[in-house]
Order: sequence, then C-alpha cells, then structure tokens
Amino acid sequence: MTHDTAPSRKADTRMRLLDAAEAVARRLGPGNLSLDAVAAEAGVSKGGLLYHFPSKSKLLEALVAHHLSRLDAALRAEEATGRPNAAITAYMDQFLQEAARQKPPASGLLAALAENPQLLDPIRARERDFLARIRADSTDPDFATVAFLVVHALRAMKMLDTEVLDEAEAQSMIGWLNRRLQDGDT
Amino acid sequence: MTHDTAPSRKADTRMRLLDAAEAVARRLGPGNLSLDAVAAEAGVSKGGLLYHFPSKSKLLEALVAHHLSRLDAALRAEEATGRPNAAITAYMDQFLQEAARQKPPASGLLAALAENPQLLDPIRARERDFLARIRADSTDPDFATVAFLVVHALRAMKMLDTEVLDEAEAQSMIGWLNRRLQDGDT
DNA sequence: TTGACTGTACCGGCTGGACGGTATAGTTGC
DNA sequence: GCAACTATACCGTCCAGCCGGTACAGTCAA
Repeated sequence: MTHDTAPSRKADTRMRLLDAAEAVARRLGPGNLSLDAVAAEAGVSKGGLLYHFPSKSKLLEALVAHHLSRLDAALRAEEATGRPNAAITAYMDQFLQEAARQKPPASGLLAALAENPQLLDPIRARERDFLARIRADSTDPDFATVAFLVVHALRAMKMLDTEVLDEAEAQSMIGWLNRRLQDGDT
Repeated sequence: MTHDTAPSRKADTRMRLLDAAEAVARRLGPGNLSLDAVAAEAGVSKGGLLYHFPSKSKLLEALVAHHLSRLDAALRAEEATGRPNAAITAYMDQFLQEAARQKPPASGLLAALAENPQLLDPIRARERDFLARIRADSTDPDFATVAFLVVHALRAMKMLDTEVLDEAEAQSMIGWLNRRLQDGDT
C-alpha cells in the first residue's frame, strides 16, 4: 500500500482532488460543493484534502488555474505557426478537440463563480487577451470576433449543460466559420 | 412612509423581493444568497419573505420565471410582424434594449444554477425553442444561427460581468450581423 | 546498525457559526 | 376581519477550518 512507483504521489493526489472537485460540482450543483464530499470522492480524508489545499478558496483557485493552464498550453502550441488567422483557427480547433474528449469540461469554474466571482478574474483577463490576439493577426477582425463569440457561446452552453446544438451541429458551425475565414470575404 | 399609490401592495413587495435577491446575488456571489440577506435588502422581515415565497427554492424558481416572462413578452411583440428574419432580428433588438437599460440583468439566474441546476430547465427549453423559430423563418439558417450564438455569447458575458467587449463594440457587432442579414449573402 | 529526530502525507473527530425553516404573538390598513 | 405583514426566538443541519494524532521515509550521529 505504500509503494511509490509513480513520479510523484503528491502531484497525483492533488490531481485526483481536482478531478473529484469537478465531479462533485457537476453532480451536486456548483453551489453545493463541500470539502467533505470532495475528500470522499477522491478517496482522501478531509485532513488530507486540507493538507494540499489549506482552504476551500485555494482549492477553487487551483481549479481555475488548472483549467487555464490546459487551455493555454494547447493554444500556444497551435498558434505558434504564425500564419494569418492562426489565433482564431487555433481557438476553434482547441474547442473541437476539447469537445471531442469524452470528459465534459464541466465546471469547477461554476463552483468558483458561485463562491466568489473574483476567482474568475484570471479567466476574464485571459479571454480578453485571446480576443486581442485574434483580432491582431486576422485578415478580417470583425469576422474573427464573430468566430470568437460563437466559440464562446458553444463553450458556455457546454458548461451549463444546455445542448441547444448537438455535437454535429456545433461541428458544422465551426466548419462554416472556417470556410468563411479561408475565403476571406469582407 | 406608508403611502400606497401602487396598484397592489402584494405584487409590489414581491417585486422588491425579487430585485433584492438579484442585488444580493450580485453583491455576495451567486452561491452566498441567503434569505436573511434578501429580506434585509428588500426592507422586509424574514417572516414576510417566507410569506411570499414559502421556500428558497420557490424564490429562485420565481426569479427564473420572472426573467423568462420579461424576455418572452419583449420577443413575441417584435416577432409578430411575420417578416423574414423577424425572429433573429427581434432577438438581437431585444438584447440591445436590455443592454441599454442601466439595470444589469445580473444573475439571480446564477444563484438558481448554483443551488440546483434543474431550476434552469425552463430556460434551456425556451432557448431551444427560440433557435428553432429563428432557423425556421430565416433566409439563411446557418447565418441566423451564428447571429443567435453571438447574442448568446454577449448575454453570457454580461451575466458573468466579463466585459470582453464594451458596449460600443457589442453594438457594432450587432450592427454588422444586421447588415449581413439584410444583404442576404449565402 | 541502531536509535533519536525530522519532514511529509494523511487521518478523523470536533466546534463554532451560518443558514433554512418553523413558530408564535402582535400590528396595520383596506 | 382578513390579508399582509413585523419582530423575535428557536431548532436542526450542514460545513469550513482546526487540531491532535499516525505512519513512514530519510538523515545523521555515536
């Protein structure tokens, strides 16, 4: 029970706790996230949880940071090509990949929002940054902004489990935008 | 202090309570909405609050219903003209009007979501309904869907206090969409 | 090599406060 | 005289954060 072949037991437990927090938030509702429930879900005691995250706020903060770093890493790689419209294209691709993964990105984010809206400040800042980059390197800033907003809406719907458009419709929507982007009409 | 020129004291108090709930949700965060805080904000005793809404769940339900009825009334009126693209045009106009009003629509909705995501089911259903109508009476369903999603994104951002685009940018975005709709390009 | 000591990772019980809801007795205005 | 409240007290539950442990791996000195 005390072997340690994994790279880091600590990092693994941290990750399990973050995953557990998202699962619980999705199951019980963003406002009903309790530390006890998270600990139980992760198979860790409450003390153990508080060892890794000294307060609930820190846990939610980590949840936001984790979400951000995943998105950011995926984007920077794709965006580095430097072609025109690279930023918006990467943004759309990233969404498609994220959507294709079975794991619903689900919202520990909503739990963070429920507890303290300020926790989402980093996300707001990053989103503004994305839009600026998207407009900067696009051939048609207005249209690129439209594409950005469409992706934003699709993500928001997934987060809220809304499903106004199904998977296929969302994909065809993205395809439609991509085609317009390459045609470059004004 | 005890004048009563309004049509109904009961309805007035109900409205004040709903407004107070939204204000508190915005100030304390959606997950920190307490009945005591709402009663205090509205200048009503806790007993009075529970007289009108026998449980917190009922209050949140009423918040959702209130939001829905306002949106619906505004839309049906504008949509009744029967012209092509009437639905999506009405949807966009409605957003602009709502945005122009000083009152941030703010989200008692988020409070409802935090407590129990199922409370938003009526909103999801209505949103699906809107999209269906929008596609049905539009000259270019794909483009109408894009417009719908853009408005959706702008609303979501307002709700989350994101402000990625400012008022003027949002308006110019809507204007851009409107122009495309009237040109009727494929 | 052994025994004292240290730091890390984690356990689980407890407490104090917040909050939803109940109860009840009184008050005001139409 | 009833509907629409006010005022206050109270109960039970939930929950964040705290704290005193435990297990164990590594270190280092004698």
